[in-house]
Amino acid sequence: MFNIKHALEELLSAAIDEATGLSGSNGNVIYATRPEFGDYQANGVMAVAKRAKTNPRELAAKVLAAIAENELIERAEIAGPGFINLFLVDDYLTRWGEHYAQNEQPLIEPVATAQRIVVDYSSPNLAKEMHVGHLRGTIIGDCLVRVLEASGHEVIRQNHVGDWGTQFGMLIAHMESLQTENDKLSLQLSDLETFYREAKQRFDNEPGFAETARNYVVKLQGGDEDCLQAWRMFIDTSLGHCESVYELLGVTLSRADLKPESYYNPQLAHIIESLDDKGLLSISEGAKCVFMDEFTGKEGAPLPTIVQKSDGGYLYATTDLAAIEYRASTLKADRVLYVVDARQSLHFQQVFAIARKAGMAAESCSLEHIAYGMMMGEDGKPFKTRSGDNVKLVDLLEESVRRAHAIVSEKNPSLDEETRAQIASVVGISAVKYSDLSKNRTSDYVFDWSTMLSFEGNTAPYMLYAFARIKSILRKDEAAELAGEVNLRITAEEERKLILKNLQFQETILVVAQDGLPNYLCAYLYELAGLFMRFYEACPVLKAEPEVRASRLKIVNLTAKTLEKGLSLLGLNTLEKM
RNA sequence: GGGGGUAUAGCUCAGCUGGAUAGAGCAACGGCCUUCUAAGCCGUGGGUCUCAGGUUCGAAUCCUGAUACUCCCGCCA
Repeated sequence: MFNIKHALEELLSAAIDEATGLSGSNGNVIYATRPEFGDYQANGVMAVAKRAKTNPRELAAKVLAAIAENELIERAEIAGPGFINLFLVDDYLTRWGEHYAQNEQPLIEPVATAQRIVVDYSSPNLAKEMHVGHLRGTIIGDCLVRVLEASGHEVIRQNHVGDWGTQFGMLIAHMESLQTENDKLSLQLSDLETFYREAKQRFDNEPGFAETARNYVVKLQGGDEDCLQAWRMFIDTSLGHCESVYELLGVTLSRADLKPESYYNPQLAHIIESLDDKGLLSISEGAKCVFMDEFTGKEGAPLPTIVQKSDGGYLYATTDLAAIEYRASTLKADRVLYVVDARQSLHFQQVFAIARKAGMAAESCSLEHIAYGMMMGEDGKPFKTRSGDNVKLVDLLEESVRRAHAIVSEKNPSLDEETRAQIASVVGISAVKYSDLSKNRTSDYVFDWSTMLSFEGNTAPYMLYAFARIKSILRKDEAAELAGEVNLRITAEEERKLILKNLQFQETILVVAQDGLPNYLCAYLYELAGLFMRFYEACPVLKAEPEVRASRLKIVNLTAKTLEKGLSLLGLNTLEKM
């Protein structure tokens, strides 16, 4: 696999081994922190010199001697206490740039050993509509799924929707009482948020209603056909809401990826038995629990994971255990990624630990919680609107498209309405997705309309704009046939930087696939687009003399490929014009 | 009470696992459209990386402690 960073790291690590007689040294190659320090820099010498008790600069000199013969380093300099600054050979860059600029050459090569990876993401609760808090999990998961697939892995999507549990009794009871007027019911269900609020209000305030609701839960779980029918209708309507959001967002989830909580219901009794068989189960205060030494609660007391309530009901942890067993044993996954918010990290630690102890997931199956932070309000407290509600995801997306439409109409009034609407749709949706994806998922973030709906600076529209400029050049190129005969060459620093950045695409993808951090990909694409913008200002393409023009067209073409691929991995569409 | 997370420019955030002078965007100010799309480019100003110690050639990053905010901790999901 083409990976400059790894190639340099291997080269430098081997050179350090050779210079010191040690083995397994780490060259510690990173991107150069400043342009005058080269393209990459190796920082490993200082640490090794310390271990070997030699002078770092002297060791660096020996390392340089050891890498004298190679095809990718033009020159290397020792700097400061023992840094090695690495300057790449121009010809190496142009040769590989040329290689990847070919239309039929894929930018990402498959990994050596493909894995089967289950990704659990989005997983909304069907009792309510999706709100802005669901954006992260849905979009991060969808990005990871795309990146993993592009890297050659076999990905199995799992949308573990919440369709089971006490709140559905309440919702069915509310439905039943409205059932007499069918038209009214479908109208009511068109706004699930209100429907839920009404049901909840009745549940809290009408004793008779709460009673009915609880009865429905029992009947539902007992398989009562009338109840099931009402439940199915509700779930179907609610799924319709989700799907329209997925459609708007361009998320790859389909009904085939659904594996709802209710799917695991028949397995739950068996999960309890199985825990019992392994001797992991104990009864505490009437509830069936698993206690593990590594988890302690208040005042060092053992912390239980409750798997069956004293009334016999099963819990979230029970369902998740069944899901782990299914994913690890039935699906035979090498990795299972849970893209779920960070509040549940203790829950997952417990459930993963139990699954291991009970043999529900083999050691070879990696269980990973891809946690993401909470959405906060502008005051730094957990986010709610003034009325205490959640902002519906559909509303955010529609608002974004509206604003994008106003801007397109202002900036480009000559375009026809259909084109403007199409541009607004792509710009509006991608802006929202990017503003979320570009933040490090592990920290909390502040929900704010203006940054969420911004179209300038480090935003998706910036990259879409760079892409549209590229396409504009390529459209006007009337001598494309010349491009094949002329070699890629570097005539300006802007060209060199842009080519090198293009060649770093695959290293970036690798990191994203490993760590599940889409913001690395965002940062990369922003830098790529920025370098293109500078190239665009400094290096005329179409007006350049024929050979330079042909060479620059290749660079433009390569950048178009990388941008389009990168944006598609983020789950963003591109535009020919904007 | 215990445990997790966070704290970086006026605001929103990066900082690729310990590297050299801590970076972007927004906001502010100043320049650049008869030249491939100005949703752009160039420039200026803006920092005690919460605080106090420690580890070492070198710390925003690792360790200890403190403060603030936040999340989780037995029958919700």
